[in-house]
Amino acid sequence: MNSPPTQLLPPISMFTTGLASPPTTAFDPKKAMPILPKPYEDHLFPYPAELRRRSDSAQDSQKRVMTSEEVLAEKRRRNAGASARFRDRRKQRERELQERCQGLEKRTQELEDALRFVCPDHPLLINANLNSPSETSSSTSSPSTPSASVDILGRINQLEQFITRFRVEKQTDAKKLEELENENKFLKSVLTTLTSKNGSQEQSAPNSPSSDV
DNA sequence: CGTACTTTCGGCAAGATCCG
DNA sequence: CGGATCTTGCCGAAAGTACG
Repeated sequence: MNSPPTQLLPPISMFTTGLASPPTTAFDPKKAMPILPKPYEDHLFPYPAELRRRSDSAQDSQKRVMTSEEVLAEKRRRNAGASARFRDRRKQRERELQERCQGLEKRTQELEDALRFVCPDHPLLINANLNSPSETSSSTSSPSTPSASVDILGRINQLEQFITRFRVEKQTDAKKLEELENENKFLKSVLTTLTSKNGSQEQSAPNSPSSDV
């Protein structure tokens, strides 16, 4: 493009770490940035409106003596700073998204493991196995591989878990059975009482209504 | 080592957005 | 509404890399 030569522009050191001039062979911006923080680095990230307006008023005195070329250069310099801030924010967003993505992948793996433990044949796990290269490789490997022994150990754990679960369910069912037997016993005794009562009442009054519970 | 290609960085310009 | 800043695309320069 028709970019003016950089040497004609005012230095932009107030916005950057000295990258206005082309980097030398020894200069590494990535390493230099933490050492020489940019003036806008405390923003993180929105540029405060107070600072915007403050810079306006701070410049009013200068504007009167600045030539149009200087005003233009100043504008370019500010825009360069804004661009740098924008790129920083974009990089930060990208980093955060990457970290979040990694965290979510880790969490997904944990949940899949948990689900596999409880319900090995869940359809979601089939899809997960298809999507996960490590899972497919372990499932297609021969039984003699280390991953196969890991699978067997996992299956043993699953079976033990089922045994424990069924034991608990068995205890619960036994308890319920006992409660039902008690209730049945009680109802039988009530019925017996009523029956004997009715029997004695029928002898005295055969047409009286009976409670058929 | 020279060359072609890619990547990274930063400035510029134009339009969008914000705010007093 | 006007000015300051943000966002975005484009571009050039420098560094990095692959290859003959």
